[in-house]
Amino acid sequence: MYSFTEENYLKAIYKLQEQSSEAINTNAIAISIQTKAASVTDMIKKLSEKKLLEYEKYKGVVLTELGKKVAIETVRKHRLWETFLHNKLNFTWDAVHDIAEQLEHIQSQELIDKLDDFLGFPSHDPHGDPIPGKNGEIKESNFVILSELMEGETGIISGVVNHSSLFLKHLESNELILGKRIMVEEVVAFDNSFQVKIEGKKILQLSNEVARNILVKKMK
Amino acid sequence: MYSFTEENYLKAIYKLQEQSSEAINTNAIAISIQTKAASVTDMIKKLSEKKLLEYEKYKGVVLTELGKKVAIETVRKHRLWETFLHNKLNFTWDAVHDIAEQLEHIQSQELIDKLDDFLGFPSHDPHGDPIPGKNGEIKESNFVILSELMEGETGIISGVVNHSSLFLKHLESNELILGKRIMVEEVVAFDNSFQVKIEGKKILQLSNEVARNILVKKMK
DNA sequence: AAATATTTTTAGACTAATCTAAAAATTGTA
DNA sequence: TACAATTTTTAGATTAGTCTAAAAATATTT
Repeated sequence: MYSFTEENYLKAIYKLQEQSSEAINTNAIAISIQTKAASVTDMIKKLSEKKLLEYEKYKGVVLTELGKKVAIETVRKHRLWETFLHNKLNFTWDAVHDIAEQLEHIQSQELIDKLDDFLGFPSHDPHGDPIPGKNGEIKESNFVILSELMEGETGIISGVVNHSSLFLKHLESNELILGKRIMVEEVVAFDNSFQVKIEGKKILQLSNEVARNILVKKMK
Repeated sequence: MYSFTEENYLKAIYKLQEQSSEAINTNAIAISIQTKAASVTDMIKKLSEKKLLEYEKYKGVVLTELGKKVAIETVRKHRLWETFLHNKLNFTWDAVHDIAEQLEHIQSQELIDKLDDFLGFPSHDPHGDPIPGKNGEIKESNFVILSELMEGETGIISGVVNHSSLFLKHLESNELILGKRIMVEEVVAFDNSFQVKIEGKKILQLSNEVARNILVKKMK
């Protein structure tokens, strides 16, 4: 229905819209999609003609309901494929993104529905991001960042804020893996770093920077 | 590495080469790939420059070792994805081909290796076609066509000769499904049709046309 | 072997997506 | 408010893949 490129533009604009609430300007799209502003202008004209977004010269763009729907469908596909790669094929946390960028453009509604079923209708992908449902609904997640936990509190590692490959690799090499139970032993007043215990055995020292980028499900 | 289109041309030429032993001519490729002869001429020039095939004007083409390697890798990906779709996602026999046509172009060696592992290193896809190994080796299969069985002989349904959606749907609606045991009760002399018994219960009458297009593994 | 039919190639054009360089509009600042 | 800086758009070119129509080569028939 929509091309590889069109889907990528819509997804990028959708993600920018999630953060800003104002119309998205050309340069922001160009940076996010790693292309030139002139190319973006061309493409948004085309998307505007197809009623996927509203565009006024020099004023930036806003997705229409249709554009948003297509974007959310693409996000849904991306996150389901990431979950497949991680849960079924044992790809590491940091390796799934690039492959899912390709897989998300496969055209088949039936494929996505069956994949969703096969994975057990997961609510979140391996990075802790919510997976939109078949009708585009997105569940609120009750994850908090690790640095919000008090001394003595426990959480289950459920996702990340920073998605960079560097950060994800760092986590994995320290056994900070999805699903692991983590307990805050001490918050060091001096630098706000965290001393934590992972699933009974390992004790680790985490910088505040790291603690601010890990999502946990808080245990009562 | 190679584009979607390049891979499709190489795969098509490879399949034509499997049948003919002579150089493959432009028109045959055009028909197989559903395009025009002029487009084929353009593309084979390009593939020839990239050393993927040998081309002499008006004489047709022959794949080089490199071209053959790329073609076999694409076939391997296609058949592994078909197996995934059928075995894991429960797609019917006739639905897997079109989706695999898209999935076969996803670029990631690691993905294919992990998928192969996940599927248990299958030797054949759901149509009974052999899945090339990681190094391009293709196992001989000892399947025979159903119409070669004598009265009283038994086989396991293992694949098809005709891959058309029409034929595959016909088989499925008659419970002629991969893995089922089939026994020849009678070969009707008049029209060479087959009376068969499927896995203990159903008795079916199969035309010779149908019997010639089902592959079975013969039981001793 | 000449005439005819078929196949293949060339020439030139088209679309989607991209780019660079320059022009136009907007925003920020003195 | 006017000048400078930044952002955005336009104009024109490029690449991959495709097409039609015509020309050239090959194959077939008489």
